[in-house]
Amino acid sequence: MSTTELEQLEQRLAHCLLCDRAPLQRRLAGLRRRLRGNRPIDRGLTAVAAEVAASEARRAQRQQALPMPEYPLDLPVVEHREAIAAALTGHQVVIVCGETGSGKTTQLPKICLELGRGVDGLIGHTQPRRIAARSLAARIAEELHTEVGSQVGFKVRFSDRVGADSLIKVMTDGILLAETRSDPQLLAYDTLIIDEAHERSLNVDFLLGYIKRLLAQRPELKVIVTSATIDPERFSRHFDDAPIIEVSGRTYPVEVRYRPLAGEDEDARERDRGQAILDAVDELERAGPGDILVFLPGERDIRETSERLRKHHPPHTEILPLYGRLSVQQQQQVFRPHSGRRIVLATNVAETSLTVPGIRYVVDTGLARISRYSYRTKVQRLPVEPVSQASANQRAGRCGRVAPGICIRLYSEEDYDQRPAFTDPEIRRTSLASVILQMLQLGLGDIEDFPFIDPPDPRYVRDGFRLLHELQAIDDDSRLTDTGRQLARLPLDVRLGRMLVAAHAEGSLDEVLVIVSALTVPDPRLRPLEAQQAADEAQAPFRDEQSDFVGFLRLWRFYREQERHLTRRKLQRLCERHYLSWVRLREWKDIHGQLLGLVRELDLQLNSEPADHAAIHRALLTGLLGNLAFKGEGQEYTGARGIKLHIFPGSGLFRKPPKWIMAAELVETGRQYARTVARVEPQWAEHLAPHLVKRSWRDAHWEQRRGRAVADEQVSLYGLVLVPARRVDYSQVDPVAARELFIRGALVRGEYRTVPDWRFISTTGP
DNA sequence: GAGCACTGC
Repeated sequence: MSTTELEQLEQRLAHCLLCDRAPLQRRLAGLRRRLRGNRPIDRGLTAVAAEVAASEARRAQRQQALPMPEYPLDLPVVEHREAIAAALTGHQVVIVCGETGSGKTTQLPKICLELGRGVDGLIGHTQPRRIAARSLAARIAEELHTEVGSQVGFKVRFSDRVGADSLIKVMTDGILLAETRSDPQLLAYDTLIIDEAHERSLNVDFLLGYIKRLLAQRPELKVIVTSATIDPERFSRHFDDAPIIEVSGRTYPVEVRYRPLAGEDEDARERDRGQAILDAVDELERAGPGDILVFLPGERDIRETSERLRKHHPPHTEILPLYGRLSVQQQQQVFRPHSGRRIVLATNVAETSLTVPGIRYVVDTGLARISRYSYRTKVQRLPVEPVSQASANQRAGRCGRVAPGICIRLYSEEDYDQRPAFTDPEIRRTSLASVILQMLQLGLGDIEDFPFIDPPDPRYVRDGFRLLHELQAIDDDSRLTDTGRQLARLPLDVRLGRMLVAAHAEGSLDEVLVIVSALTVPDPRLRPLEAQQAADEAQAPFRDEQSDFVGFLRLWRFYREQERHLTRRKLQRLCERHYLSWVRLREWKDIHGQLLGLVRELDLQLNSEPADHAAIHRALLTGLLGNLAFKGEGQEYTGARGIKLHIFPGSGLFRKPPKWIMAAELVETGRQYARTVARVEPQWAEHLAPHLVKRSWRDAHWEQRRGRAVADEQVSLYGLVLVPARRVDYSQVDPVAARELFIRGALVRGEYRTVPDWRFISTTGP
């Protein structure tokens, strides 16, 4: 009789929420075993039956609450509604591609609802950026006539507004990736929409590989991958020829004009570029009214161009710079209404994260600074490179959103044709240590076998393992250590995570937590072009001549102290006076709060007594062993593997450079710079890196006076000599050779006076 | 003597 009841309950699992099915199934299997062993199961059966009923009820409630979405008729995606619905019914994965303005982002989750998705589990919808996730949730909620937090929720770092009744959950792709740790089969979801996959961030690439493996285990899971119109076939192939549905964008034609620079060589073209921008702007002004967006590679180019344009143009033309390091208020200027013509000079921010409204014309230099990690020198480089065709097209598309546009490219059509079709995905240009660590933690097997869309370069993989070994996150056999498992739980760069673990041991976690948080946010100290000196003076109290890290501590104490007794308005004004970004300071505090919670979970202890310079910096150095450097003649430092470095001019140590430094970051821009640095003692590195230092000995001889064999020991780390020559007991190093010295030196020549330490002449060694 | 852009339990 109980057998039938068990069977009935098992059948009812199909009406439960996805996330409840597996655990309930396991409990039913346990009951079945008890039954076979003739043990009573009545109480267990009653409890499981209640939970099955509760889960069924929750699912039924979701089913009932399913809204009937309405669609705005003027969006292109709506015309394809039925095609998308049919593809999704027939296939596990569907690729939807279309430009911004097609409405795919807002309408896809509604189409999923209409198909009855979102009942068994959530419809998870990922975005690359936090702001996008928040505002998308707000828009979908509005279109479904509901509030954020009820049927539509979102989750980003620091805010989780997903409710028990939520059917749609918008989140950053990083959040979904993080959830694989606690929910490896992603059973909270019955549908996943991976949006903006063409951006090919590390998160998206990792997720698409993970999902590919998940599909077989989750046959009822549906996945939509969305992309701009570039290369949807690539995603389709990755998912075994998933159908592609193209949704046209609501955009206007853009006329592309090629105006290549005249110069013969790079220098001449460089000189010509400034003039070419002015010429292009003139040409566009003749074309008619409307705002102009100019894409430039960096801040300095924006400044130079801005000056030239100001001299060149009548006063009714407004010139606005736009780049990532500007304060939020300065960035908001582009959304301020205006009369007359506006020329926006922008970096790549305007290509992806920020949409400048009302642009009719684009001038594209065809250049961008691209971040590339050098696995050879371990330095992050920011070279100016020609952008890909996809990127150039994205830039051109920025002027066809309100009316037909014109895009002037300051390079030739042949140049364009020869460029790579796509920007290298992040996985091909970044340090892979974090990804490898996550893969080891999740037990995903060999990285070579993981179904990445683009497999990472084996040299980068080796370098990632090497860094994890440097940090003692893996042992000599590449197996995860306890430290590695702790690092995998910290939402931090592995080097920074390692500092926290070390700070626990050094008794400096209180201070290091503040420093590590500071290193994860953009520098809150602003330095506007027009007020560089004023900013430097206002921030002088936060400088420390020994350590930029201590500089962060000073700023932190100042801010936290002021925060206690100032109103928000006054605090913001104080920030302005000191050229500090209030937004970034708050982000720093938020991160600090989050990490504080995590270190407690990891049982890392905060020190109650203030830590000294050594305790703080030894902890930091544990994460930065590869970023140690030694000063030679002049201002030049030699770092690991012989690389040449200079202290970044913004550092507090710039004027009085010490012999030994460590750097939080090595970046190659104009030069190879060590950024955020501190004075260190080389002996610290010797003690912190027993697994890395190399020792060599010379001049081994019998020392008559002390009655023992000695030698000069040299200790080095990555080719940097930490200890040039230290007299050591040679029997500890090479007992056999030491014994020879003893025999030749002491016995044969009769120099043996004191009682020998018999270990010297033992043949088995120490 | 000075920096492209994002993001996480």
